[in-house]
Amino acid sequence: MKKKVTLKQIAKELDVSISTVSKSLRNSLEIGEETRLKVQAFAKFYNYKPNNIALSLKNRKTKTIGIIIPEIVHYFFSTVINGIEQIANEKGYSVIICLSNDSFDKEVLNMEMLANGSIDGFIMSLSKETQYKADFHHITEVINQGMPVVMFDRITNEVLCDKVIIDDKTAAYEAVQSLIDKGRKKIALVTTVDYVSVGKLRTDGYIKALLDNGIPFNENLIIKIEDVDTCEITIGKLMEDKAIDAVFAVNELFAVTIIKTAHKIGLKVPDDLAVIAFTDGIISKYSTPTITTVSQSGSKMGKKAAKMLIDRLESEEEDGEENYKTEVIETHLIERESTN
Amino acid sequence: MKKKVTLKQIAKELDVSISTVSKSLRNSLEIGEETRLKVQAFAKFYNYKPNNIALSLKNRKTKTIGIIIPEIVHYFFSTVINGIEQIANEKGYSVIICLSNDSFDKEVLNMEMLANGSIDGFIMSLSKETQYKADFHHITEVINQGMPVVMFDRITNEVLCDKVIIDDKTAAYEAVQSLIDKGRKKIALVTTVDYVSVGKLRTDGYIKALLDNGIPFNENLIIKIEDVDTCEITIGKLMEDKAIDAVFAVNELFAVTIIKTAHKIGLKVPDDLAVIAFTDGIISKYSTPTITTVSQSGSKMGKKAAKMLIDRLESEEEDGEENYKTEVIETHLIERESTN
DNA sequence: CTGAAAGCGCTTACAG
DNA sequence: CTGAAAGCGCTTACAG
Repeated sequence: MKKKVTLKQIAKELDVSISTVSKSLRNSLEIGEETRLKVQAFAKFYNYKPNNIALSLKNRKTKTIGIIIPEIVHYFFSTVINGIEQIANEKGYSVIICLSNDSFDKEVLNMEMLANGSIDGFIMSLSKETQYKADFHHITEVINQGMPVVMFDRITNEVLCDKVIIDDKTAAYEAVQSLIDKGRKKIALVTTVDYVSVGKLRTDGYIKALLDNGIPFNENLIIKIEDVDTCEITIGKLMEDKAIDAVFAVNELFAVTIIKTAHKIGLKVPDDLAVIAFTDGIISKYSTPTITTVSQSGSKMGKKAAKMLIDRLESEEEDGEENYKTEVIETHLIERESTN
Repeated sequence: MKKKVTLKQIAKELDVSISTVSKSLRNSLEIGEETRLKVQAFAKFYNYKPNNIALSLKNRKTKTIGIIIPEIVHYFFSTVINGIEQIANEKGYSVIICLSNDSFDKEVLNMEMLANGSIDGFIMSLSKETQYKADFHHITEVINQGMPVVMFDRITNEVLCDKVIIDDKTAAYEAVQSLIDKGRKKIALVTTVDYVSVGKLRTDGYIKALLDNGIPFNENLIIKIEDVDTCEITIGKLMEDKAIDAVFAVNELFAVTIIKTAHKIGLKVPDDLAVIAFTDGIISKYSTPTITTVSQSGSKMGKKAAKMLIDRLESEEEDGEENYKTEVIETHLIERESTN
């Protein structure tokens, strides 16, 4: 068991000063060639690597990015992390991930923990509870301390910072429009409860598409659910009543559940019922029939977010704070078997 | 923008020494009550929080766990992280995650980076390439430096350390046995290429189950694939020839592809073809028909791994190194529609 | 060309 | 009861 070697040990061993060792290893030409090479050889032999913690303390930056997301067992968030990680790695940053599990308290705790020197900046997506409470003091506080934050997907307009989102409203609009183009008129929207910002925007897009096409908007066709199980009952009823010929589901779990329910009732997808889901994930791709989705590239969002954060970290010029940007990631419809 | 406050600043402001501030905040009874309360009030007002990096340097431990996994966009690994994170949080640790993307070089790089003081110990699952090369020097090196490592799922016996695995062989055996119990005799095994340790063990279990039941083992029914697309062709042929009446697939992606291929050919699942998949994930749950799986609780593995690592980190007694444990997580069959 | 000193932010054994 | 000093592992401006 040979412990990691430090500058001090090398210095002692070689009978020079710590400064000399440090400078030699950083190839400072202040140091004579002979000493320099000797130190370098020795360091290499002992596989010296500088201690990151010491460097962080000295440089007052850690070269690590903190990510806070609601949930990791979620295809979308995994792809975002993938994107972040890719850019981060290219630029020599590591990432440290904390999960809020959609809890406000855990989100606050995690942020406070990481903000105490562990990271240089945050990339985050709000927990449901945070959106519900609309309490963002923990985020503004961090920003006020001079630590940059980039929010993605589940954001809030009440905090000024860089953001990367998709245009949920337009995306929903286009999805619904595509259903209308295919002759569907009785389109249900299956969505989540309102306080999650994206749910709201998608609903707006849905309504607008209907109205723009002269289709009266029917309150009863909007189904707000919190958990998937209740969805089956409500939707099943609508289907049996032949009240709908298409469904726009706000996520793929809802979509697949709806398709299964339809089958049980004896309806054919897409013939009797067309289905589109928001958020392209692994379920849509492997469901039977495969599900048409609005693709929302998590990886692209992650990359964009990472770039924005790192740019800000590395632009020395203490930017006037007020040049925050909101980047919009384009979406597109991936047509599969569940629509025709 | 009020920057984070440090002990030094508080000391200056209150006109006492840094030591006094530090001790007051740690409630040392060495300090007079009056001073102590004054300092605490002041610190609270300015929302003082000690700098983690400085603490890490001082204490020579970071209270963070490094996780290295091949891929995050993978239900199984996500659930493992979830499990790790849960235990880590309970015990006051954070986690820092790096992805190897199944690349040996990236795995090495990530480990070296984290090993330089950023973390106290590793939890990892080997990349495919690492298993293929069978080069584990980066891992033994870290261990030799006194940094504990816990490996899970994709492990190697060539490295001595704590491990948490599932009993792949037995699990596979049981799955195949259950097919046999249902009267299936021509059971194909769809697996990955051999060098991934788990693939090998599952194959062993498969063969053993057959032999134990007096079913001759037919080399041609073992299909080794590296990517899903080729799987369709090979399997399709076997199905058309009526050469098989059941499939044991080593992961759920293979399973769902097989089911789709069967449908195309006009075979019914499970009537004409029973399907079992290893690794219970989201696809199996939502596929049509739903897929019977061997559940392998990622969350349990993660929790176990985290516990083992933290136990080791916190047992001062520099354990004799040689008491490494391998924990086996139990699996069980989740019966769904794809078998009957 | 080499090294002593100061410092990043903290803790703690030791004096006073 | 309070503070100066040493130290965690490193870097760098400054002397010599």
